[in-house]
Amino acid sequence: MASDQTRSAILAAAERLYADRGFGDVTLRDIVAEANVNLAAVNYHFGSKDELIAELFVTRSIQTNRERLNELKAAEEKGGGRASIEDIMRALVGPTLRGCLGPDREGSTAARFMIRASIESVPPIRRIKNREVDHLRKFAAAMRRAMPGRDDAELYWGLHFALAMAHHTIREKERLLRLSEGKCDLDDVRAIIDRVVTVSVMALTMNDVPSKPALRPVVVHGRLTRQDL
Amino acid sequence: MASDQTRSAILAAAERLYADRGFGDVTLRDIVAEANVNLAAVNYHFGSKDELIAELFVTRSIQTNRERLNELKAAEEKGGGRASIEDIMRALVGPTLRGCLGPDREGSTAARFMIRASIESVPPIRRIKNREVDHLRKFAAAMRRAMPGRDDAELYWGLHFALAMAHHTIREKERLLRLSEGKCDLDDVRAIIDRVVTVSVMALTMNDVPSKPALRPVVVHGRLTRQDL
DNA sequence: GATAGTTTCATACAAATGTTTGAAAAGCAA
DNA sequence: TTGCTTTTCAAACATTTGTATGAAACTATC
Repeated sequence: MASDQTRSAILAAAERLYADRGFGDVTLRDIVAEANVNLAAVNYHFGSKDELIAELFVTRSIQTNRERLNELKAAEEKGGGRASIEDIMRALVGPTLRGCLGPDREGSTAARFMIRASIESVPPIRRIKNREVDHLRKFAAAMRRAMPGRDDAELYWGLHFALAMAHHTIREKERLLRLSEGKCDLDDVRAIIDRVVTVSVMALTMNDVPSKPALRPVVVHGRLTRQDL
Repeated sequence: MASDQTRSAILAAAERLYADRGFGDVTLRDIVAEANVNLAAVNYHFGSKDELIAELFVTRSIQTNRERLNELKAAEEKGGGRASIEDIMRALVGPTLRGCLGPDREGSTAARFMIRASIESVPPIRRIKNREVDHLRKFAAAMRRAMPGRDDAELYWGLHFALAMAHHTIREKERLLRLSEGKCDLDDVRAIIDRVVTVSVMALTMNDVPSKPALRPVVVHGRLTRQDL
């Protein structure tokens, strides 16, 4: 069928344009011009502009989520059913960072598209992102198995901070590059993942804190003290 | 002059509407209706819609930045010219978190506006945010004084991660609340600041890493080992 | 090769939106 | 008041945008 051809052309053109110029700047007319198809084709094949954007985003999200879960499963098998907290963190932030960072950024339209999606936050994407919670729960469950007895809130904060560092690095990589005047190497993805994982595990294994009183900093006079888990 | 009155009414109405409904959903006609002024008044007083948004954002940014620098200066005076790394981190993330989180969120239109600005990232605001680097350099300088001899890149990564945790907590507080089923207390701002500062300082004082090889995780088998600075 | 279903196309539609205009109103100094 | 500037106002402008339409072209099945 030639119809699939048109569909694919639209998807590819849209992803490329959105990746390059952002959601706000790209109109349906831009997309159909890039794809060499008729204006009406978008509504015919996707129903609406928002549904086109949604399809682009879910496709890429599913890919990332699958990678994450594969890594998680591999880590669990390696550990005989129970993955280490470090491997779990690595499975959580690795795929995203590997997909969106690195020197070969120019080749990957998908990566640049996901970065845009992370920065601009347009309605159809926001709606989908809300479902991401279910996906994250699987990681929370794995973390609970890896750190039994640990307070649940601590687990969630650790998960949250890990995502914070990963996503913020993707979102603000230009700024960090400029701020550090190139001293932070944003191309060494392996090192960045190690760094994020290390800090995340540290945050998670910090000090065991009694449930009620607020977590108190364990740092005194710029010096670090801690008790093991 | 009644002109200032109109100006202020527009600013107040715009901030309220943007805070409540986001930038994408609010038109100039919505704003002038809320402010009870004429449609043309916006262009007369601000030149354009984008300049109105920009003015809103710079006003609030200046406030936050001033608070940050005040805290930083206080910390430096307290330490006799050299602030501790912990106090620096606190000055960096404290004002933002205090401004945007907490149970009295309903009262503060400004806070909700800044959260929106952090989530939606509209062009006029993006342009301004680029200038934020100069502001952050002051904190980098303070950090360098607090941790002399430390590798610059490590400093920037620490600064970057601190902002990551703070901003991501603001951006995704709804998701974290839902993910943790309320177990993470997003109202206890004091505790959140402590938590972010603690992890930030940990990340900064981690292990001293030789400059060339990539930072290697110091966590082995889910167990934490570290060497002091 | 006729027919039914699918896809493409040019064009039109309709609504929204930021901006401009030119006159009226208000403020203010002489 | 008079004359000037500043501000307000209703209305119109000019685009841009996503979407809908109906006919034409194409495809496949019988």
